[in-house]
Amino acid sequence: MRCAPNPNGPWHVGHARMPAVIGTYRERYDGWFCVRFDDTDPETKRPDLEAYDAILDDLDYLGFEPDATYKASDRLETYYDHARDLIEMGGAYTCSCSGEAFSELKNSGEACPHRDKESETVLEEFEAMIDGEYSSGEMVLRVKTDIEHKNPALRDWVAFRMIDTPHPREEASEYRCWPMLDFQSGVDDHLIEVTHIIRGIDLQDSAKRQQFVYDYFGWDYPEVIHWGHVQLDDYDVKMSTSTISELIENGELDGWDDPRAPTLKSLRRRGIRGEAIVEAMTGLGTSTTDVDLAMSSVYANNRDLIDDETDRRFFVRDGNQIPLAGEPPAEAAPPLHPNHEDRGVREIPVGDSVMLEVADIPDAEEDGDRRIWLKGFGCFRFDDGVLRYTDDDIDAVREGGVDVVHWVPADESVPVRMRTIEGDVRGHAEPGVGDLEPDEMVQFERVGFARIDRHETESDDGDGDEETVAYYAHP
RNA sequence: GCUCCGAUGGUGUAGUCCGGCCAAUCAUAUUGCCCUCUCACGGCAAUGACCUGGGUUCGAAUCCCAGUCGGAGCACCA
Repeated sequence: MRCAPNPNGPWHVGHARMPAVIGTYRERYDGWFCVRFDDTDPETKRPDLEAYDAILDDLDYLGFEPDATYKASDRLETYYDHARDLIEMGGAYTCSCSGEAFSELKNSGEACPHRDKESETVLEEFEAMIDGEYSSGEMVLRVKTDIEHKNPALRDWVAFRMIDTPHPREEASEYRCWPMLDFQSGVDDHLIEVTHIIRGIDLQDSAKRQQFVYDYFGWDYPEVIHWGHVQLDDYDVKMSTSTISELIENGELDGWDDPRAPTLKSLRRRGIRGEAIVEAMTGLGTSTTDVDLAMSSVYANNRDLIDDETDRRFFVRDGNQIPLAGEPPAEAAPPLHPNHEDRGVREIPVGDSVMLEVADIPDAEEDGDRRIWLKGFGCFRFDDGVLRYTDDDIDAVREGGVDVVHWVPADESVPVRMRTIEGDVRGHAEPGVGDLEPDEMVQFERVGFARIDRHETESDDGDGDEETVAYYAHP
């Protein structure tokens, strides 16, 4: 099987579907798959030189290594050779009709005057195309199909055209005569011995077009499956390479790994494993209808993968500082993981005030007993803006009525900027978070999973304040 | 306009080829309960779907026809 990307940028989440499915099939059926960059349009779909490696990198993130990698722009001579053979068989002709003129003839099922040229003439003109003697739009090579075919989309389609703009790859920059996808891909699929093709419904007619070439050469066409488009919920940004690219260009996104971008680089930075994406993608199947991928299913898969090994921490978003009263212990010691006491505890020095999330502060208007349990620490009653230690034991929680909340010490907490799909959230995390290694995953209790990205020193005011940057993964 | 394709709960999917074992599977989501010093993990339960109308048949999610809705192609893009 093959994955045939157009190297015009790093992959968005939807691109993961192809490698996810064919990679999984490869494992299941002891198959083979390659990546073939179909980079045969140096102009309107101009390849981005960095995208080749970016895509292979994304593939690696998903957990796959292709058995082979090709670039169509390395294989022009092969396509030329096959075109020559086709011409000799009378299966193609050079045509200098304008696009509009041909389109009109085609739609009325009429052949153009170039169709009946001698193959010697065609060959000569095609060699001239290869030599770059025409400029863009002057001459094309058409495959002779059936000019009266009931589906107008299949009538005498273009196989090669002239492009004046040089290909960005130096190795291919001298070529001016470029094959169209249907010719290039059709020939390659046979030569590379692809047995099964999966492609989008936008290419539904490709197999039928290419069948004409296969018939001329006497080849058997691979099995084809067409699938619909994938959409993601949860994102404001449209899943389209060009849209994302524009947003990055004009500064609305920080880059391909901005958490607000629906890209693989972004998911990776948020600490979501490639495997979680692959599972969600294979679960979509291969139906021809358009499908909506719920990000929650990616998250559920990821949670399954990381929950057990991810330690717990406290992180208070937009906290309010509240003084403590009474005689609470000087230190709290909640476990790193509730299901793994052997991993030990986090020792959190408390000080004389804490920060709580606004939503967790007991409402003075209500008639409750206004007690809350600071998780891993103890029970307090909220009164007159002060949390007074009650010395109740945990039975107070078990009996009900006392909520357990997360908190951080006001003095020794670590400022955190957490980047999410919806934008940045600021707050404070417990002291130990400042010492975590970048790339480590944490679960901020009652908030969600996040990946520690880096520890920054704010240089603006020069006071050396540290800020930890985390990327939010999911609940 | 011409030509293709498709339609199962909020989402995805199994079942459709070869009609009965389907008052429809599994996952996710949502809700509730249990567990729990997390709104995590785990356990239990509930909610919720065969596009519509005809036809064939003892019997239709499954076969046929029509309609509706949705998608795609008719590029010198991929």
